[in-house]
Amino acid sequence: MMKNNKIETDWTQRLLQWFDKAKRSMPWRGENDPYRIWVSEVMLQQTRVEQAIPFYLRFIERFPSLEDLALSPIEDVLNAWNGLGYYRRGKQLHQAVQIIYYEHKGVFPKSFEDWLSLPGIGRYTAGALMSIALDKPCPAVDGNVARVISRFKGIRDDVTKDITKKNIEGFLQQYFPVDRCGDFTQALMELGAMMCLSKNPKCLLCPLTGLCFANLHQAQEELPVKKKKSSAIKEEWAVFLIETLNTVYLVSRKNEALLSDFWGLPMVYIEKTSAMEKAFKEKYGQSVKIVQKIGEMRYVFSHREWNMSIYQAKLNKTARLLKEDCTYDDDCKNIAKPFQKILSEFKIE
DNA sequence: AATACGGGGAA
DNA sequence: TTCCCAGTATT
Repeated sequence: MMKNNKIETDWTQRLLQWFDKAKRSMPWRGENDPYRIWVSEVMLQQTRVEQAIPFYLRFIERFPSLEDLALSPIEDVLNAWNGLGYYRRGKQLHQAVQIIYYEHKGVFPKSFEDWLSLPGIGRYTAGALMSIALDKPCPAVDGNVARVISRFKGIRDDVTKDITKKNIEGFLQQYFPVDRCGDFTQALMELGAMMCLSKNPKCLLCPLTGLCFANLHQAQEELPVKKKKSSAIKEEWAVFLIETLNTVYLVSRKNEALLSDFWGLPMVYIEKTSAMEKAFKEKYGQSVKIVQKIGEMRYVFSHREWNMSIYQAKLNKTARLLKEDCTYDDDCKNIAKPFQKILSEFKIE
């Protein structure tokens, strides 16, 4: 008899045929080295393809192999990551690569669970590496895939919830084409990026048109259901521009959660002048004298907004820079974006 | 189950 | 402005 899943497997064939024809060219497509696929997947976490490409190219040029990355200092890795955001990704990629290199003799994990146990690798990335790098039938549910499948199947559960994503994994698991696992995963994501857009999806051009619940029920705009994120919290900062011998005083953000391990300008919460000078002393162990306010700068993160007042200030004459501090011409030029913006705005090169 | 964690592009 | 992007770790 005709298998009753003819219609159901048909959608995967349509999807793959569309993918063969429409897929975009990307630097990591066609790569065999799991390390390079890995780098691309980590960079692409919460990051658009176009944004990641230049970083990927520079990163691979600088760290062509897993061994190159494992043997490099973390400062170099963060320097290559600077500007891409979510810097924990770079740090944890470096850690995980060192685990593979030093503890597993350079042998990549072979199972989903083994990938998952590495720092910086969650269910999505583990699935992506299993399917794309190792061609195993293992689902990888990112934002694209969640949107595509919630529309295709008419799933009205909140796709930001873990349980919903696991349900989608379970759904996909039964449709993996055994010989094209990596393409199947990539095709789902490509469809989400090219056709099944969040807003104004191109249903008329979609290879799944006619098979898709949302398309049949005109429910594209209602799906997927996701709870909205809380908005950014505003913070008022005083940022200090302290010139010493034509350079600028910088501090390490080693113990900060945000922009951790980068260098930045010293900063304290806005208060009265005397209170800020005191706060500076508490925080940095240096006596400072505020000269004048010289400008303002706004910097917006996804979860936080910095309103920065820029103060020209002078260190106490007898003060010596602590060893972990530095000036702009020292060897610590891995300066975080917001401070680069200030330094460039105020013409300090 | 929430929240922290970056930056950029699109409407 | 708001949303969202080839998410993960922590609380």
